[in-house]
Amino acid sequence: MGDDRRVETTETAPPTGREAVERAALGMFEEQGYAGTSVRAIAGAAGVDPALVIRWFGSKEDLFLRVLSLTEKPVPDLTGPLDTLGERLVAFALAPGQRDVRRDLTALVRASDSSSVRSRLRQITRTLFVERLVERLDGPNAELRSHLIASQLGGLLQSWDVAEDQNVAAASRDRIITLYGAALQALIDPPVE
Amino acid sequence: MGDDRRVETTETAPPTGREAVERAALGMFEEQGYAGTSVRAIAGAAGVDPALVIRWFGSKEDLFLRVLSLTEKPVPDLTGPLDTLGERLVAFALAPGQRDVRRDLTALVRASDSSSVRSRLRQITRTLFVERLVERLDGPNAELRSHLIASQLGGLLQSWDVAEDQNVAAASRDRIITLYGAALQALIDPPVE
DNA sequence: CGACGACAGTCAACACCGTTGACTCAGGAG
DNA sequence: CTCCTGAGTCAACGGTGTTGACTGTCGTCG
Repeated sequence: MGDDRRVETTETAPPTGREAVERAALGMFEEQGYAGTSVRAIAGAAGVDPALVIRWFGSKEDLFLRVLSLTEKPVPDLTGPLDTLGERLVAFALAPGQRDVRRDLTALVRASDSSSVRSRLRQITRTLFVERLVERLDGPNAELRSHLIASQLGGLLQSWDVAEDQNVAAASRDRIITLYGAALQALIDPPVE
Repeated sequence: MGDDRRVETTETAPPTGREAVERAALGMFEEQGYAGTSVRAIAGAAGVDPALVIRWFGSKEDLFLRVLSLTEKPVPDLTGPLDTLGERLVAFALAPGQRDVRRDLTALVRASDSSSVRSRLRQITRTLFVERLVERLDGPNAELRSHLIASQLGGLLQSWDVAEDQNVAAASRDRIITLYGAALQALIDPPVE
């Protein structure tokens, strides 16, 4: 309702006020984190008065949550043979093309002092990952196992980012895929007992 | 050198200035995170001028790093049979008695926008965990596998905290120990290939 | 056509933050 | 006694997120 966006607007055209703020905010939040980017800096980059940013989006945290929703980001492919899904998930998580997603998740984790951010984090892992994975898992405790697999992947991303290519270089990515994939696989395969 | 701490000081005696600041800082950082606690609040709780806190410790971040060093915190026991070490590690990480350590690590992760905090995080996992575990692992890639096991545990702690006993209640802790322990075990056991 | 109300945008200010410089003042050395 | 050094105090700086009062512009109605 009332969505009167111009049809002939090119993709790279200077975006309108609100959109400019959202783009600037996303970029700066990804790059410098929540605490490291100020509302005034976002407003400056978007050519807008800082007070307007608050007017439009409610608060800095509301803007943060709106812009880091991770909707319209690619989602891991859970189809295909189950017995190699572990490796495929790790490969997906560490793929160079997923750097944006990794940075978004990192930014969210680092801002998760706030309970609304934690809630958003829960919602993201649940709807984008756990709910989709649980339908493919056989055996008991499928939902708990899905959550634990999400934890494994989260831990890997966390370490990958903290390590800063210091010990885990790109050369060892293949080995990580094999090894960590096997660890995921231990939770993908139905428990033996 | 110069460590003239009184011998007869009882443990609960009102601590001297610097010590009072450190205790207040640790408690508030654990409880409300780095961004959520102000130098002024720490100084107020310790009954000290805010400027003195900066004088004594250099900066808020320096105080944070000094107080969250995780030295003198219990360290996981890596002795005992290797084929059940996975479960024991998970049980240790989720033990009620380790709540302080979990909160310390959480606070560090959430403050890891700063590269010095990331460096401290790297140092902690390396010296308190990886270096000790790598000597017990057989088979190839022992160091990388140790790092990956640390990642798994970090992811579990992260999820455990974000979940806020919403889905993973204390009742399912035993199941988590079994399941996630098996996942750790996949990296503890030497790769088959 | 002119008056009016709603509303987007602007600006200064608030309370708070981490940090610093100038100051006071007690205590030891010459 | 005088001087000096060091610790503790206080006000202030530049920065933060946010808000209230103000402006100007536009559509609507008498």
